[in-house]
Formats: sequence, C-alpha cells, structure tokens
Amino acid sequence: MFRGASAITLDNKNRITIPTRYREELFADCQGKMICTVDIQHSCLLLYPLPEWEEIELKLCNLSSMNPQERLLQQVLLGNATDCDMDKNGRLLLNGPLRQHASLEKSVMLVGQLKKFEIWSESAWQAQMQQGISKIQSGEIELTERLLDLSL
Amino acid sequence: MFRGASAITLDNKNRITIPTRYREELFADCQGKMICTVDIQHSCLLLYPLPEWEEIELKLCNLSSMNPQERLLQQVLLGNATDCDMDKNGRLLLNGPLRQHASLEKSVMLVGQLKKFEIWSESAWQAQMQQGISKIQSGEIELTERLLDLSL
DNA sequence: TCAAAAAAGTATTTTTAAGCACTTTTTTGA
DNA sequence: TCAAAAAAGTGCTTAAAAATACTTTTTTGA
Repeated sequence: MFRGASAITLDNKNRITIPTRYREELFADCQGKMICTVDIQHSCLLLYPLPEWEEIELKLCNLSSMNPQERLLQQVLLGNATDCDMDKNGRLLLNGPLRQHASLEKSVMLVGQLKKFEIWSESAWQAQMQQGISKIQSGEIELTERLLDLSL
Repeated sequence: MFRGASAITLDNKNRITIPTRYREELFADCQGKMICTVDIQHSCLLLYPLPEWEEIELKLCNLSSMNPQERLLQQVLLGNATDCDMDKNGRLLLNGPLRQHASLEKSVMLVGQLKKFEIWSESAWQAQMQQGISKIQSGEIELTERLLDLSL
C-alpha cells in the first residue's frame, strides 16, 4: 500500500526517480514492471504495478464496445497505457503524450494512493490540495453512506 | 488511549519531541511507527499509531475513485499521509506540507484524543478551545441521539 | 540541589539530483 | 541499400541536500 506525496524531478532525459522507500515493495509486487496511463478526471497520470493494472484491464475488457461511452473509456485508458520498467537506479521513463497530459515540467509530485500512484505537476497538485481542502471544509461535499462510515 | 494536551516545541530540524509519558504505550502499540496526515475540518494534523491508521486505510480503499467526492478525500488524506517514526530521542520529523497545513511555528500543542493525537499550533488550539466552549455554553450545538446518551 | 526530560547543537549517513559517457535505435541522404 | 548522423535510451559517478543519530546544554519539577 502506497501513501504520501514526494516532490521529485523530471531529469533532462524525461525520467523520474522513484523514492527509495517504495522500491522494495515495488520489486516484491512486480519486479519494477509498471503501467502508466492518463487519469480521466484530472490532469495527472496513474501508475500501477503490473498485476494491479491487469485487474483493471480485465474490467475494461468487460465493457461493451457498442456503448460509445464505454468504448471511449477503453480507448483513452488503454490507448495511453505505457509499460514503464524501473531501471537499475530506480528510475522510470515518461513519454511525450503522458508528460503532456499532466503538463509535467521539472517539478513533479509522486503521490501514493494505496494500490497505485498519481503523478502530478507540482503546481497542479498544490492547487488540487488547496481547493480540495476548502471544498471539504465549506461543506460542498455530499456525505454518502460510505463517507459517514469513515470516522477519522 | 491518549488524553491531555502538551505544549511542545518544533526544533529547527522540524522535529517534535513526544512527551515521555506516551512513549511506553507507543512502543507497545507500534514500536514508534506512526502516520501523520492533515485534518479535513480544522487546520491541525492527525497522528495515528500505524495499526490504527491501517484500519482507516482499509476504509479509504473501499471508496470509489470514480466518485469525485470520495476520490478527493482519498487524495487529501492519503496524499498527505506521512510515515513518522520516533527516533531514539522520542522525536518525530514533520515535513513541509504538514507544517504548513497546521501553520506550525515554534509553539505546538500535542493533544491526546484516545486512539490518535491532534497536533495544533498553540495559538490555533487556544482559539479552538475558547470558541468551542462558548459555542457549547451558548447552546449552539444540536443534541443528537448519541449526545443525549452521554451523561457526564 | 539534584535528577530527569526537553531542547539545541554537532556529526554522520543516506538519499536525491545532476552531469557525463556509452549503447542502441531511428532517421536521413548518398 | 547502406552508411553516417542524430536521437533516444541506459548506466555510472559525483556533489549537494536531507534525514538520522549522537552529544551537550538548558530547563523544569521534585
């Protein structure tokens, strides 16, 4: 399970270094083999250990390609899915389309979200956190059954 | 079970010293391994012994990332969740984003809240206590079933 | 006044990032 | 079609920064 946000840099070969504290778990999960694709709600990327991604692929496989919305999801998610293998120094290469979707420049955030990571540009992540917290504090969120169950 | 508020200081390496009276219990619970994240209602931090936090993580895991509100909560809580291990002097390091969320400067309050701690800037804590008590005394709080059941 | 705890200061280790060199693949032009 | 050049990918090394450990000083409370 991954958690926490780390500020990292995209080097001039378009690689990011995975923080060392995640590497052991990643090698156990997937020998460093991961899949990166675009997020459909935000300008960020999603990074999955291969076995996790394969479960998602199964679900995508069960969508109907006759339903335009379901097909669109398949196209976007699968079309952007890229194999990213950690190199011997714990780095991942991010290709152009992925970087563009998330507007990645030099300063990048890698955010642990349990079974996956999110990859954000630093400025976009900070904006997301600020407006997220103010949204929650101002009561703009509807408390679903599941949320009420969440006593912190 | 933790209770009571302690005034402590944030040193110039951004560490806080956990009062000694909590240390024995913390070592028994989690060998000093704790998770700190932001509070979503106030400008303060929440500090959990690892096993307590893992229960919350399980609940967060069952939220739907397709629902924007549920996903936002995951992002805020998990994205800010930071491993904090007590060092041999019983200290914890607090990173930048956490300190900023709670506006922590030198004077900090560590407040025991049963299974977790809250971390406040001293001034924010005093304000919260003052207006909290006056709110309760002026009857501004709605008495729910659960509150009526609470005979002090 | 003494002892224990907290805070501050110092040193060491680990981690990250940046620079450089080498290899492989792709493109281009003869 | 082939060879040369360019581009892209990979790996290693060094230097800076951050985290961690250790020690000393100061404060607090008994």
